Amino acid sequence: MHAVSDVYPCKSVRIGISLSLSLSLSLSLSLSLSLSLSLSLSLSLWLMATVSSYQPWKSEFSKMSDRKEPTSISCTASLPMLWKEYFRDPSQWWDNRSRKVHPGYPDFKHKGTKQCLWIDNPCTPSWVTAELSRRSMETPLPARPVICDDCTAFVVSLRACAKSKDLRKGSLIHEEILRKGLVDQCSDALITMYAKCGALVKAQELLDIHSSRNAYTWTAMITAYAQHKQARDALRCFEHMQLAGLSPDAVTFACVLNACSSVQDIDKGRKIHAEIIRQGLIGDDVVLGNALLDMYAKCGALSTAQYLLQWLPSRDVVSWNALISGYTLLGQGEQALRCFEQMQIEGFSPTSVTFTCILEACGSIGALEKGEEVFYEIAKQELFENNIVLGTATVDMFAKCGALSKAQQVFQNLPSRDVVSWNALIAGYAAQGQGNQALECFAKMQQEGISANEVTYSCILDACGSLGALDKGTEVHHEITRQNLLQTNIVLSTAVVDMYVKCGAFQSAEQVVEELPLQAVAPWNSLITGYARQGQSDQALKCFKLMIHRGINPDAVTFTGVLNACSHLGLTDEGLMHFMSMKKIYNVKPDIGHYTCMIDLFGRSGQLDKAMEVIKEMPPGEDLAVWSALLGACQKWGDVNVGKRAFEHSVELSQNDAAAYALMANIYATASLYNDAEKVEV
DNA sequence: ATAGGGTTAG
Repeated sequence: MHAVSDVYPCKSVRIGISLSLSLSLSLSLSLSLSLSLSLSLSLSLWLMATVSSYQPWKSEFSKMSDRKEPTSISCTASLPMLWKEYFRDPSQWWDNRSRKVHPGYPDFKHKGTKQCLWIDNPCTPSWVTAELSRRSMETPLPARPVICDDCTAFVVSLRACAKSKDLRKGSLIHEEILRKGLVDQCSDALITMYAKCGALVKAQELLDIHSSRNAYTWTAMITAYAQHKQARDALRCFEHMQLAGLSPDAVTFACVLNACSSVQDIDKGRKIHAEIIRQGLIGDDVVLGNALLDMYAKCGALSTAQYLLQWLPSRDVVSWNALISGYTLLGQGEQALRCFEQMQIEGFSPTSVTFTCILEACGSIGALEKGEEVFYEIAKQELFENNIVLGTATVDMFAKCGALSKAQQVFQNLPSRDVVSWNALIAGYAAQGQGNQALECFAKMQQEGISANEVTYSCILDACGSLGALDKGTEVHHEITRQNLLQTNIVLSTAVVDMYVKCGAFQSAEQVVEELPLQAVAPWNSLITGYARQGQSDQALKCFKLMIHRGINPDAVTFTGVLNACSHLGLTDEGLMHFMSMKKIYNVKPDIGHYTCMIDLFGRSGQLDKAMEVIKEMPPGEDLAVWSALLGACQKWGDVNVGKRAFEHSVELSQNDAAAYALMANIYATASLYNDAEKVEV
């Protein structure tokens, strides 16, 4: 209710004012707050009608001031207020006089509310005229005499190209503009067109040459960078904009916040937040508030996001969606579901976006029942029509919950499918170990003429690996190479290596790793742990040395493989050396798995006292498994002394560890210490 | 032609 009856009509009213200049701010605000829904709506509709027929450059002002109702009221009521606001703090207003190419173009525009002022407005009261004259502003600067029709036509066409993302046509217009020598007048429209069509280099080039003085143009550039996953460039562009002396407004800030979330730069985001508060922009802009909330949510600061949701002056369903998506992104599906309930209690109806997020949340925590419930609701509201994203999210939810027949069923009933929908299904089959089903889907997808992408290949390689389908896997690898996909995609590269490893084709795996254009640890890990798993420990260590030689930094996974290999080969000293270097040289924090490896390593050679030294360094907490492993080793070697201490630690950490009691009793018994054994068993 | 540039999702 809140969103529909309050926020949006209010927004329409505001737009109406800035365009028509004909209603008073105070009047319209109080109207939108106090009137009923239908009245606000009809008011804004009326305003829109007025706006569309209103053409200030045809000197409509005189006609309007002659009218009786309701414009005559607002004309006298609103202007003085706006001028008062302008005189109070001119820095809150854009001064557009130097860019004025037409009398209809406003002389001043408020940075936050977008309200406009014309110096030569006939309704302007005399005290304002006096004040203007005192400030030597009694006449507007002469409009730039370039009211050239060519220019106008070009700008209009460029805008159309921008809207339809027609880069080809836009470039042709650019050529035409160059021929006529009108680039200077059209540069802003050109930059915006290139930016919107994704021709970022071209847009930036023109921006550099023409050093635009237009904040809208800069914002278009920033947005284009952010939308093309070049958030760093977006932020850099924002810096340049400020260095050029242009002030960002609410829209600019919203775009920049978007860029901050892409690069997870919460500090930058906080600074922007402070600036937004300083400029008082939050109050009347839901979108800006939502962008802010989304930034905190995407950067993982969910408590701040939650707090914002509570205190934002205006919020809508998008605010809730941003919060829910944040929880989902962080894997906190339960929290996401809780928000979903809460938003409905507060009277917001979920949208397709809400449902999409919630489905993902259900999939991530395996909440099949809730997911199914949401699915029926979506079907009931007929939201699956023309919404591939929502359909795919449903398939994905069922697949992630392991309900593959259900996933298949939904998939078949989708009104349309794309590569992502297919991927959801294929990934589901691959993850459940149903490799043949995955391959079957892959074939069907190609029959339907839909080309695979990196994600598809990655899933299919996974399926090939689990099936040991070397031929199919090799075929896919060659296709990937043909498409040059290994140049940029580490995940895919690792999938290729992993496929060869799982098929036991280690030579091919090694060859791929050696020839990869990207330096990354993951493909090497796949190879090393693969060798270690296969018992080919010497090969694992050989690869590790090669990798270090290539200057690639090992991570926690690498060392798990390496320590396992050392353990199997009985290389106690080398294992200890790697264990030390992982902390000291490579700054990798050992986890439980590494400690267990070390126990295993020393345990095999009977050096249980050394094993204990290693464990003692462990940070206290989750170390029960490690003490149990040590106790097991003690049983094997009949080491009563170390065993006793391992037993004490095990018991201390877990009061009822039956296995530990049994092991200890066994150790005593083996050492013929039957009295002690009996005591333990009691 | 007198605005233009913005938030949430597989």
